Amino acid sequence: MAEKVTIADVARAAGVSRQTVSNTLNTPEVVRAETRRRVLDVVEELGYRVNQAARQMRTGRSRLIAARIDPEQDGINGSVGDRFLHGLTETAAREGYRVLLYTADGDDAETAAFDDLLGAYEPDAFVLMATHHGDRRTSWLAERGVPFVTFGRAWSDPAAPHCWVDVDGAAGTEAATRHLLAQGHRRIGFLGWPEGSGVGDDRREGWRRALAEVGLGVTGLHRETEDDVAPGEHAARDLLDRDPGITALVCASDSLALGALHVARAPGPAWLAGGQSHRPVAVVGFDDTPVAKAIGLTSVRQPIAEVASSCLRLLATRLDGGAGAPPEYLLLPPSLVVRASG
Amino acid sequence: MAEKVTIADVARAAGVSRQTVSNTLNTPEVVRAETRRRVLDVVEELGYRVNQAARQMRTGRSRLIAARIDPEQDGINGSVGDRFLHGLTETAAREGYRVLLYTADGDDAETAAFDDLLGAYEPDAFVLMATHHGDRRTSWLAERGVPFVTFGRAWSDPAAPHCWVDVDGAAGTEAATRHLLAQGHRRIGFLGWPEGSGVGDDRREGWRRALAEVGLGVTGLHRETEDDVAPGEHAARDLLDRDPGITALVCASDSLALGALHVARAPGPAWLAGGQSHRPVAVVGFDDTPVAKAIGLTSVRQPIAEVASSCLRLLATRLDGGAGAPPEYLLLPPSLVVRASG
DNA sequence: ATGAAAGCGCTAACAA
DNA sequence: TTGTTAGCGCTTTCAT
Repeated sequence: MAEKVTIADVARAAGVSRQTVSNTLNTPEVVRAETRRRVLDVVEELGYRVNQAARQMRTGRSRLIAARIDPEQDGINGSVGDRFLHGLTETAAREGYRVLLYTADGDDAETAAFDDLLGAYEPDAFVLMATHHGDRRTSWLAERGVPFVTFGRAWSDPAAPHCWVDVDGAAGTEAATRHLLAQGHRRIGFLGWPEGSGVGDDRREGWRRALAEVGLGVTGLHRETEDDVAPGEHAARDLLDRDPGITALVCASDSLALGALHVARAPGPAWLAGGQSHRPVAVVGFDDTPVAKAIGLTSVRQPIAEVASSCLRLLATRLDGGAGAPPEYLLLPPSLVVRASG
Repeated sequence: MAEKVTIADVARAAGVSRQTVSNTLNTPEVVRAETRRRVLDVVEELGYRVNQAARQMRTGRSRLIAARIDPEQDGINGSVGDRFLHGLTETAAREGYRVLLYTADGDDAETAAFDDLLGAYEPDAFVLMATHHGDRRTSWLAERGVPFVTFGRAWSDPAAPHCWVDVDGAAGTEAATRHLLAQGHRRIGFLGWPEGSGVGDDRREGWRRALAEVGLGVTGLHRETEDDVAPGEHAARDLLDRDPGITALVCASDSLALGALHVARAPGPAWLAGGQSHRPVAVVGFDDTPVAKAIGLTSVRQPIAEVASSCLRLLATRLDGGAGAPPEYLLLPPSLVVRASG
């Protein structure tokens, strides 16, 4: 075990008091330049590092940010959460914070985890993902005055008391739809999730908007289903059977898009040809997951790394000084990654 | 902010000393049953939780386990690391630990991160992934007596002083090869990484062994290249061009396998058909990533969740009491997930 | 079986 | 500008 260097060791070696060492580190401007230099030299020489636990006891700040790591997903959609965590950890380190992980299944389990964590490790803040209508987690934290940001807007509250960062999903599906329109497609369907999910409704809206802009309606052109490959395939088949005129499909996720690809065939190289013959239907997914890249699926890409760094920056600002700052809301634009499928 | 409940509050409400509360929580057997009950009731009622920072100052134990989260990968191979982290976090919580994240690029950056972390947050242990020959991280930790486990065996040291958990990669490729042999394939190639990587050599060895068992040699049947899709495609094309008799390919990763699929075509449904005609070559990958599932690639699956829980259990045992226990080495068997590609 | 005292390493408040 | 004092919440002695 590495021998422990305390502030007292530094003070002794530098010939100053412990307080002066502390000041040098935390309020350098209050220490004479010469003294500061001497102290910093000793700090360097001895490899001193402030002990977080001790500092935390005095200041009440742990410099820990808690984030949930999702239970293993289908691996397609899960990748967004993982990329987000990567980004958070990197930005956090730069801002002098560390990310503490926890797991929870459902809102209530998650608020229980908040309670545990706050009682024991006292993270300075939480970062939440996948906000939804009537999110009990945000109200729990807000009621207790615990700082937090969310990746995902406050769906039920346009003037939320907390910061959020989100990606403009509607803009994404709108861009995808326009891209298809520009290619000459006129009957463009949509595969999404059942109404009521903020994210899903938002993505459907972008598609609808793009069609409306060129005077096209949406009746009979969309299907809603569970977010997985098999349901996606089923829904796509149903939609295409009912309306053989459809030549392109915008999907709310890569999972659904992958399912759709099983019944559709994009122009150019044949991607997923089942045993039977297929229609040349273009497909666009959402999230630009590794699977999309692997199979050549055109997909809407969310700037996850930026979302993560924005979340942390908003948090850090408020944590380090600007406690009373009004909440900020950030809506970042996605981009369309065009591949062979559409 | 939640009002803080301290051990003193509990002591007062239960009519005992703070010490008795502490004993009730840490050494229950030393407290009279009746007293214990009373204290626990109050703990429950007040929602008391021991403050980690304070406890850490006394005991020197943080109940924090540090693990690295990889910078964003190609998304194919990265998924193993993410699944591992999921598993760690879940098991850790069950054992009363939390996972603290850090990032680092390269061995030296990682040992620097160790130093930082140990000085500041004092994690009780580290969990390392992707060990390799001459791993500077393990020697750094070992020299300083910091507890750690690795996912990945100690390639350079059969009698390593630390615990490790690994998956028997050779057994995986051997099973894959046997599976292909059982299907009637006789000329089975291998796509792997340049010699010298423990993991890669191990996987190649399993393939070689399976062929040797049935009296087949390996000359001219393998190619080594960088672990990515394009190099995999290139190597596969080269291999198949040189030896048109090859009917199946075992690959050291799903990335390579995906590349191979671009030039091969599995029996059954056609998966990835380029513009040109293709040979019906079976392909098996390694890691069973989401991409493998999505495209119907047969792949060797590592029991990542078990690896993670084993790592943590070994650590927890040594941390909570059995400090002097001799190191344990665990080699877990992988399994073959058969899909359409082979 | 229970309680009192001490101190882990740090920094806010105050004194010099 | 620098040093002294006190105490954050807990657990390890040691005394009762």
